[in-house]
Amino acid sequence: MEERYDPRKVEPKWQAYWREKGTFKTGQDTSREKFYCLEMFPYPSGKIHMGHVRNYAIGDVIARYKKMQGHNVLHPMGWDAFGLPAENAAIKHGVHPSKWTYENIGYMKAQLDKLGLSYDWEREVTTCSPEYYKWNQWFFIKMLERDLAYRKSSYVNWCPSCETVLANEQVIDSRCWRCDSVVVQKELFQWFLRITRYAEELLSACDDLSGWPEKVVLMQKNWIGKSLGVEVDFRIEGMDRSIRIFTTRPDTLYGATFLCLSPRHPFTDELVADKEGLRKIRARYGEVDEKAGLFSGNYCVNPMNGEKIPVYVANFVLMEYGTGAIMSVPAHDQRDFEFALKYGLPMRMVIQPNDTGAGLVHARHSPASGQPQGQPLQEAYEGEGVLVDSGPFSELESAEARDKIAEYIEERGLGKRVVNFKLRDWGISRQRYWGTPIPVVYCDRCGIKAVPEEDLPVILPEDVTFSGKGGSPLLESRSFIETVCPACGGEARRETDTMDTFVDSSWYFVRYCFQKNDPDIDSKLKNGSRETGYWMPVDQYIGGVEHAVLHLLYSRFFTRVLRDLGIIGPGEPFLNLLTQGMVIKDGAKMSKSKGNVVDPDYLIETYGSDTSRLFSLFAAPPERDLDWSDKGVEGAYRFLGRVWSVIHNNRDPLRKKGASVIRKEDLSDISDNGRGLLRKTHQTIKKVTTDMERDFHFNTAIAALMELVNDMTGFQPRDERDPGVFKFAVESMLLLLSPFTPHIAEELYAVLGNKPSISEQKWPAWDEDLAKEDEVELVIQVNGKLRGKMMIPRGISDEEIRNLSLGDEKIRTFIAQAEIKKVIVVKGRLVNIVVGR
RNA sequence: GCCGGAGUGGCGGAAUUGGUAGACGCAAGGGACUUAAAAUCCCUCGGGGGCGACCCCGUACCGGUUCGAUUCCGGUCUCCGGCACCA
Repeated sequence: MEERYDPRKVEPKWQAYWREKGTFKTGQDTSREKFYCLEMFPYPSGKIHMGHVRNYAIGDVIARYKKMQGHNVLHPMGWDAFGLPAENAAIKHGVHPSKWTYENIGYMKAQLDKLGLSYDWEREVTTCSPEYYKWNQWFFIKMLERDLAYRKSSYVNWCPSCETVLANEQVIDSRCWRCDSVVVQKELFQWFLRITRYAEELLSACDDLSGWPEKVVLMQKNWIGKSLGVEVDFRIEGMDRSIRIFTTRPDTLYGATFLCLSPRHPFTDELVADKEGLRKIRARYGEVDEKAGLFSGNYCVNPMNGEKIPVYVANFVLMEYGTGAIMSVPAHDQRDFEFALKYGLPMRMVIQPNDTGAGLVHARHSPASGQPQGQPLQEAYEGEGVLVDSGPFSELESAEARDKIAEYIEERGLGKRVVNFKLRDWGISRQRYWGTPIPVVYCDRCGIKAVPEEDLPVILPEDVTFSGKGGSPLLESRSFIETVCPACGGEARRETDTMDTFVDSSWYFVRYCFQKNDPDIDSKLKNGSRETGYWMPVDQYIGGVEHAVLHLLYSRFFTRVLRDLGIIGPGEPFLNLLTQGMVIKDGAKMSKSKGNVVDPDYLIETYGSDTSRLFSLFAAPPERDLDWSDKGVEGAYRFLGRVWSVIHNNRDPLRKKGASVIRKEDLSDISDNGRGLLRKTHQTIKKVTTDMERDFHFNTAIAALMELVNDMTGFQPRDERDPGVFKFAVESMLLLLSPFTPHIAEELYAVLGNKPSISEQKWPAWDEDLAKEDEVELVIQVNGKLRGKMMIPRGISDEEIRNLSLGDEKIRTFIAQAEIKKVIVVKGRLVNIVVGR
């Protein structure tokens, strides 16, 4: 007789309803406060995985919750559709990347729909479509005009067998991830975006990212890596030129005993006679295991003390940071120390620790000879202290000396103060096919020319062959390469490199502000528009922490460029960021290679998407890793089954027309029974609402709903008002549950005789008085230990609490024959009687 | 090495401002219903002691502050994440 919960019947029905009614279509509506809720879009790899389910369930709860709270919610979805896997599939299975990608999109879109996600698909973005990537090209040209895009020669990871550049992530133990060949460093011309122009702003604006996890902000700060220092010129002996070094420790200048050049420093060819030695040291550039050096045969003069010091070429000195040359102070820098030890170079102590570390005091070195007196150093002293053997700066505190010496250097024209960042310009050239063509042409007469705006997009040709030999198929496509120069009209060649796919994802959230087929997109996107003005920035962004620097930093950069182009207002794209944890099973991240994946299709088939969503939201708070448990999924399913039956078992009384709202004035004639459930209901509304507001603590919100349902199952109507209370409890519960498990909520809401849709209802409100307990449990402690409990009426005075607890029989046995020193009362909750013996 | 974060039952996790440690769920054990099983429902469930009312111990470890510490402070250990020759 009783109808059983069957998600396979319920879920498709409501998915169709939402689709047909356009429940989640979004428009501009200035009467409501906007809320832009965004989850990181997926790469269409073929199928969604549990990480997606979790990510999108979290986003969907937020979007639905905000909608019920009266916000005008933008909740879009799209596809990060360019990238290497499509090209690999083409090589392996002979299917065109485009076909492969669009088929995957079709399948995954159906999967997302089966999860009941509240997306407005009319704003869908697919980055591999010309309508989308033409904007990558347009932005690129604008950046070229502003000198934010430029071409330079640089070293890249190169796989000689695949004939392609590899990202750092694709180099595993110095080998190609695909063919296992040893990766070499190759110098290539590459296109770069000048993100470093925004380094200072990207860093200082970090302090305004109060809606981001601190951890992510910190990672961004470290990645940008600002440091203040001084550049100093060291004249090369016997030559009319200088080597410019960078240091953050000008206070140690007197301790410099040699100088090191990067193997890639432009002076090395000229300074080093030993070409074979130079070749060897260059091959060891960037090697982490061991420091290696080569004496250049030349000397420099320390501008501070006129001392002659040898110049080395050292493999650990990076050309990409500072000036590519350093002064070496082995006594105060551990790397220099190790190098000096290996090559027998002198060390000189010029900073004395303030708190006289005993061993260090003896490690004085004579400035004249550079020879040690006393014990040899065990390690470099990198801390602060007092300067010694530093000419006129001796006896200064190191912090002060940094300033004074920097000033001295600037006054004498020996160098200048500079700011350095670790952040490098973003190399976007990829020698690959499946990406946005970089819109430039090469003309023998006119040089490098941007493709004119009106000729965009430069379409990625589809008629290419995938040999699998490596190298971009575009190199073989004459119809693509051969073009005319926009300046002189003569023969010219197209750039065959494509853009890093991170370009695609750096601004996709701006595109969502418009309808997919907006006819005026051209003028709107170029000139700024009502749409971007209304929707930007994203109010809540949700995704994996693995993008803490790359994607999130690139997006912050791009948004600022777009701001400076007048396209959007604010420079910060994401107001609030939620980084969800990984999905773990059997102690490891779910992955095919580990064989511990759970297939969302199977899960939805077996338990339904409501159960899948519920479990992934209940098992852990969103930002933490989620331990997958098949048994736990069954528990979630059982809970929904209980929700189903508590309503179906009381179907007739629940459908009866009648007031389900109990006002404070009605409380006098309500039974204890009804009062209890009413109170619990208001408490649950409060708890769920505050948990949502408190960093989206869905797990405890769901736990509260479970408690309410437990109370409802045991509820027996005894008097006239009880059915109304029960109905109120049921309705509130469904409303609160609907963002988590929307299908069953819709279905049961309709069973109660309501018109759909529950997702268009208002979020319930609680009444603080109705939520309050009449009686509270008083905890009685003696000397901080729990010794008794008693029920007391709400609102009782501290004095009464004191008397009640002192009078309690059990408590008296604990305080007998003891002196009461103090009684501490925590308002209405706890009393602690402090006694001496 | 540097910078973060975390350590709570058999397990996932609660405890909102320093105030009852273990909500909710899973697993386990017992019971009801059933010819039986599944499903469902009910009870027990940190450790130790006691016939019992109850008592002692317990939030990684050591110490401190406090009437009272999972929470604050100092130190130690372990695990996880990020960066890593950045001069």
